[in-house]
Amino acid sequence: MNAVNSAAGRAPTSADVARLAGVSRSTVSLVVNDVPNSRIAQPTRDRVLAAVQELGYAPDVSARQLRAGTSRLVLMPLPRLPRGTMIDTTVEHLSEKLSGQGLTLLVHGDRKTTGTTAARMWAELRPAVVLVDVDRCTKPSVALLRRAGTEVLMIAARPTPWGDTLEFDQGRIGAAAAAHLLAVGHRRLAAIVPTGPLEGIGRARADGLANAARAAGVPCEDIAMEATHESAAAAASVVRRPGGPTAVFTYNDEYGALLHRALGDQGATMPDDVALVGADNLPIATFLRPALSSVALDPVEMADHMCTAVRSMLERPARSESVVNGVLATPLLVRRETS
Amino acid sequence: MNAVNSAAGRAPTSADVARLAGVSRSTVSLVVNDVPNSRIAQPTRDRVLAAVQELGYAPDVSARQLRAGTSRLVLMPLPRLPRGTMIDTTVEHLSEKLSGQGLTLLVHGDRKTTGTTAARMWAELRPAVVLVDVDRCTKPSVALLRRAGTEVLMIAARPTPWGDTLEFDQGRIGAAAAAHLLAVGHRRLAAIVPTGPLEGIGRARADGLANAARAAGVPCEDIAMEATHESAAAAASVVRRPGGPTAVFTYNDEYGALLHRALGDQGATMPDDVALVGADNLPIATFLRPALSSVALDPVEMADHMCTAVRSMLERPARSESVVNGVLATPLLVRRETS
DNA sequence: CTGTTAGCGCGTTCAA
DNA sequence: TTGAACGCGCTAACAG
Repeated sequence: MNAVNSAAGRAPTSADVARLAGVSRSTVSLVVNDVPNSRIAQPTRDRVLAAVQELGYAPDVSARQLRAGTSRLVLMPLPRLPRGTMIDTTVEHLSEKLSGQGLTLLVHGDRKTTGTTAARMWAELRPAVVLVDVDRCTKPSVALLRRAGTEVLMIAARPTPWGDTLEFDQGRIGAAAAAHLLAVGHRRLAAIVPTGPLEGIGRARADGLANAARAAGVPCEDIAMEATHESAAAAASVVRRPGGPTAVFTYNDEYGALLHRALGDQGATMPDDVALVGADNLPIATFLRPALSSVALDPVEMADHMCTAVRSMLERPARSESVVNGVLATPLLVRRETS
Repeated sequence: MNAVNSAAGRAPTSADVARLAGVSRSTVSLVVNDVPNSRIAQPTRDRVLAAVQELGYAPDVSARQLRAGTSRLVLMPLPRLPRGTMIDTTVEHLSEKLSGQGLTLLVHGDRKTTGTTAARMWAELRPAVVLVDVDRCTKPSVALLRRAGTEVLMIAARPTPWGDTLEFDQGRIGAAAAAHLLAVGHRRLAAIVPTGPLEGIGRARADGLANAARAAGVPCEDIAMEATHESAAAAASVVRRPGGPTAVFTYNDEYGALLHRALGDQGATMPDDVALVGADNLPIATFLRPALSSVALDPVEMADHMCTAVRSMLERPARSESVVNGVLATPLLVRRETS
């Protein structure tokens, strides 16, 4: 007897359950799935369920999927750029909501592959829906998945005409910061733009700020910054120069923390000398003093919108012309002490 | 023609490819899988591959799995407690390493379910391996999975006799902090223990510190603290009292940041008045000044050990007595300026 | 009213 | 290079 290594075996099948319960495989299926209008006597039902318990039977999704021609899987490849704790929070909420629809959320660990190679990789699993950043998709790759019966829901800065999208423009984060800063009376703004791999997102956020500023007739400048104290000190000097901005949007809370520190070192008080607004609402924002205002995205709201979109995609008639075009989330300004 | 909504269709099957290439399904299989010793003429091979391309054919893992009786999936349920960005990076590295073994890493979004309910949920997917925290497993649940042909690799504080484990005792983090602090000459230590859901992990880490201190004949106290400035100030006062500790292990870098701030406010200099060591090596540690020393776990090392363990589990003979008992990672002290 | 038989879906593999 | 059979669960048609 080996309690440890019994993994040799095949999993128990419905045939095993049937044998143990003394019924046919069909009966097992009817009982296990609680099929309506299937008239199975209670005693029989009980025998089957007992056998299920005893064997630890769990129907093989592969076989079920093969037969059904459709799966209840939602596949979510990791975003190409790390999004911090998003996998932790959004995934948790989304998973919960989807399971209410009988759907299972699986996160695919691969973060690099894109285009049709990625599409093939995902298609192999025959998920009902792939929920993925637009930057890993191409028109042909989406077509490939859709031909395979897999719906594709893309997170994109703007709606694509060739697919379903959940819109999220990073610029809206900058815009939210701008709206707040303008409302509080600031008339000279600046945006920190990180260097390195984050520059793309950073620029998008900064552009959102700049556009809102322009619309209000307020000047706005970009300030490049690395994630170091030295670079933060340099950025702080730029901010503090005569005629510099009275409020700075810092890309996110980490860059905000660095600039916060550098400004403090240079004797600036916040928000009186300079106002600061970060983004992503990281824990660090609350640890600073004065605490950093931040533009937040609510993971619960994101999960909600994702779930709704997935649902309407699965419910719409096949080959219908309709396209899902929702919004992923509305940025929310969490005002703390630096603004 | 509807370029948008073609998701109606079944995915192209090997039969479709066969038809298009004018060969049999067997041939398609042989070509697609590049089966050794199968002598398929080059022109035939080319026709098949062309058809594969044209149709965007990707073999259905369900069907393959059903036939093979075994899958190449590694399923990793999210840990019950949020682990911040650690997951994000570990998953990325692990995924990459596993794909080198022809394995696919899938993260299961459910974070709540435990015991046999969870086991059933995971078993449905018939993964080759489930890689999961021990706190979601029970002996029967593991048995259930193993009977279903799924290996279970648990992350646990200590090896379990009834399963394969990758050992990671949170106490080792505290121990690493202690080793460092003792080596630098400190003779009165303290550990911050967070309140709330993190208390369990916090106490484990603190105990690691305490044990190491005891072994060195050095006194060590626990200081409870919430994640607020007020609580941090109170903790700082406790630290600064006459005869208080000369070095504090702060549970993690966020609590470290709070205490760092509070100590600074009270005029303490680090590391001269008090030394501080955090943990998890979060970005925030480098943003503080003086920068916070931290006990780090290398996500690459963790991924390595996970991958090795998975491999040896899959390679060992079925029903062998051997048990995998590796170590998840060795804590590494990153010395910065506070110690 | 209660349960069963038969055949399907898709990729793989072995004998032919 | 191929035909046929298999693995597992589902369901329509059918029998007791």
